[in-house]
Amino acid sequence: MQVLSEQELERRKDREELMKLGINPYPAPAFPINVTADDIHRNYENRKTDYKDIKIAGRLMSRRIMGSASFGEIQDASGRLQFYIRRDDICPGEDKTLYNTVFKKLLGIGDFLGLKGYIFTTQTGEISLHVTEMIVLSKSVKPLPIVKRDEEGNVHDGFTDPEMRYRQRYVDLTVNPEVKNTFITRSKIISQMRRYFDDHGWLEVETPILQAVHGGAAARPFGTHHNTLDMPLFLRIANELYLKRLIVGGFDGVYEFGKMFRNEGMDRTHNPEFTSMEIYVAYKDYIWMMEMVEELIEQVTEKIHGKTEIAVGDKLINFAGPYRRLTMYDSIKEYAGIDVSELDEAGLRGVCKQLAIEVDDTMGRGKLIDEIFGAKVEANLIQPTYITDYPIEMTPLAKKHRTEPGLVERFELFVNGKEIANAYTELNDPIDQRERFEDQLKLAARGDDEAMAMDEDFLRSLEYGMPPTSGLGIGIDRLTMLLTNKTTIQEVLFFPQMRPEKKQVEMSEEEKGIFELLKLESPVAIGLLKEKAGLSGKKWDVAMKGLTGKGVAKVTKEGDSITVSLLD
RNA sequence: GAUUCCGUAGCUCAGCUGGUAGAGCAAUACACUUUUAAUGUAUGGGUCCUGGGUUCGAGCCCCAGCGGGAUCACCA
Repeated sequence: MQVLSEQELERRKDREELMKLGINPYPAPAFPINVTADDIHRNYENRKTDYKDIKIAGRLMSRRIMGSASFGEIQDASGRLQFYIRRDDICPGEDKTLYNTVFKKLLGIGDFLGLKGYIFTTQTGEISLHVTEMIVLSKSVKPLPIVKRDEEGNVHDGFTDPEMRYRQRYVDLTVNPEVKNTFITRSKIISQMRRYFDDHGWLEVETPILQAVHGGAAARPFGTHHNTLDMPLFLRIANELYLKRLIVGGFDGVYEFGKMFRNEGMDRTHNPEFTSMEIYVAYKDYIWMMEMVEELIEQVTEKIHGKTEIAVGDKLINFAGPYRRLTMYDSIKEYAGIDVSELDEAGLRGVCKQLAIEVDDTMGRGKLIDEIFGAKVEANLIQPTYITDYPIEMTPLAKKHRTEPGLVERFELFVNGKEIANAYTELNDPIDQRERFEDQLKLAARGDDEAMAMDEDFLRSLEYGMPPTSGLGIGIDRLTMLLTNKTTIQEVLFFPQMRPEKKQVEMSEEEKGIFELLKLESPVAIGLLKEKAGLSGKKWDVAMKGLTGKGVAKVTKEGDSITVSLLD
């Protein structure tokens, strides 16, 4: 069914030709390398004698052929290296096939090669590999987009279409080296965080992704079904309630990096699956947690960038702690000029109307305050800022504030106008927790589809007793966006969710009929096939032209016999 | 979900007022032993996203659909 371009056919032919010459384009033996491109560029000048006998492997990314000598570039995981290859070096005898035929004609950009030789500096000063031996490691049969860079670093013919970059991330990573760096940074962020937590003696754990009750957050879940148990299961929208069970069980500190799944909208800051890091530490409160987060983020930023002040878009953001702390009410007072602390639900509705904020009847007091905050405050929080002390109605898992009635001990960390972390002094009174869940059920009854579900087993665990605990969640994708200066979540996910690529090749009824017949027998004599198909002459003709045109079937004429065969 | 822009060769993109589809790179062939966005000459390569419509004639105009981008809304 695959319709191949001229260039793809050409490369398949080259693959065959290599085999005919006795060269396996996909050899089994390992090709042990002893150096990387980056190593050579960094160290050759100082330790020239170490680079007399090197082996390097990677993709052929450019070629400049000039008669019996050529230049090219090979790209390994660390970068690119120019090589110089001369006919009489790799073909010392009479037979010049390896250079004239294999290198010049049968290889192409994108092929993997193993090269042996020594490093030298060209007349123009470029550190290069003088090739003495060349081995084909893997033939590429699909042409790679060629991205060129000139001396000023300008990119020509860039591979920039976001759709193709995300759908074919492997190509993106191959031809756009800076993309690789984003993901290396992402990995470093996670490993630095992990190191920080491990150094404090906290335990990395794994909790269920398939959950019978999707608790711990307010979001629509993905549902699935377990056959043996014959029961519905949900992909987790949060892991909070399981991590707390582990604190109940006696661990002092537990953390988990993991995927969460929310069946909601997709845009530049939301993907259906995303990565969060949640940590719970016993005998701590949210004040302690704020200090911990400051230290954590400051250290991670320092390790990644070597400094704490970094550019995000057109802004400079300083991740060195301590961060500004502002209560939810004070922030609304500051940015909207309104004191909402004493207002009841009706009063808040009045404020929303005055500020032209859309609300609906399902919204309770907490939700209304959150709407005002979202509309008036959030975007102003550029430098790292803690917003603290949220209304109790919007936070059913956090402990009541130690001094302020109606509030809970919660903070969220905002940077560049976006929330990147959320933390509580955790609610550990089982009676209070049950009442909060019941309030959520009432909100659900009002039509709030984000209200949290009751989790009886979690309540039972609290009844046994949970020590005072502080918990934190950090959105790893959003933190990575900040630290890599990317504006969309797709840029920090290897494989962001996309719509299905394209519909199957559509066939008419007649074409389908012939296709089914061909699946039973192929190749088949054309007369027999036509008879079996039972179509009128015109319909037969149109259907056959359609099938051959789509590359589904092929008509072959040998002497007097004409046969039809199915193509892959 | 709304608005708006886009979909043309393997890649990046032109395409006039509606009149037989173009360039650069890549590919193929030839030349060339230190080039580097190598160069020179020649050649091949197209479902102009899909389906309708208007028209003597549609890549271009109209309608519908598919896919994507941006902005906004929603999503703690």
